[in-house]
Amino acid sequence: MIFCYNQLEVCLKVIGGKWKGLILYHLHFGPKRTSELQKLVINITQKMLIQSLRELENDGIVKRTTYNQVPPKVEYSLTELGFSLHPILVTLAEWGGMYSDQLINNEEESQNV
Amino acid sequence: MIFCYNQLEVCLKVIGGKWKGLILYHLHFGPKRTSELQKLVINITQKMLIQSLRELENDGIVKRTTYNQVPPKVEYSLTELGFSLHPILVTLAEWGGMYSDQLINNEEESQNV
DNA sequence: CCGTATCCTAGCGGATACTG
DNA sequence: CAGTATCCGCTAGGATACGG
Repeated sequence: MIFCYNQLEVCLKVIGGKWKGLILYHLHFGPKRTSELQKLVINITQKMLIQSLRELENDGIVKRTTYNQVPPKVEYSLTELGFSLHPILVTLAEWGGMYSDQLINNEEESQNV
Repeated sequence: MIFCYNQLEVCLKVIGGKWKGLILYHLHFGPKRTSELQKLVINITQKMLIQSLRELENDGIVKRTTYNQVPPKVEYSLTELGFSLHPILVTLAEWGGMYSDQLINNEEESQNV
């Protein structure tokens, strides 16, 4: 059953961290090259981008495809497992949005009082 | 709009970390005293328990009730916002379980090949 | 029983410079 | 263009001891 040991932790390990969610979000719309991702994921450094992608690759969430050509070209895409993560990410983001809204409302209330 | 800026990060900030999910899980079944929680959440240190509870309290997820008596008694319970988190945690844990199963199957496959 | 303070460590996340 | 190496600060998480 659910919550035996710590499946929650397993999931958080995979999608946790500062950038992975964002990367997965962008990959959901199709394969992306490294440089494309770096433009899409605002403010990410190359190190964190590559590092995150490596971890996601090892976890079986993204797939890395190399084209042997000059200049080099590499594309990242979601695996089936990666796509299965999308609804979860959306749910999390929705809650985050709802939560942020609530904070704002509460502030307004306390100002009115 | 979903995924504007980083609502995902907001959510992960609240439920992320090693213990918060577990704590919230146990609180879902009703208010708990500090010492009860420490027994339920296996291996958590007192520091991390209190620290996690404080953060959840500041985020409006749990409510802390003190009873003025000797010996002191404190109870923690979920707020409405806290309860709204439960389906999300379940989804995350389900995915974690599915993911773990998949890992096992893949290992078996690669052994058969 | 409940909570705080202190000290310590590993790793995340980041800036920068460098290879092929 | 893609990726690696190095150096560094910060903080999450943990062990332990103490106070009300």
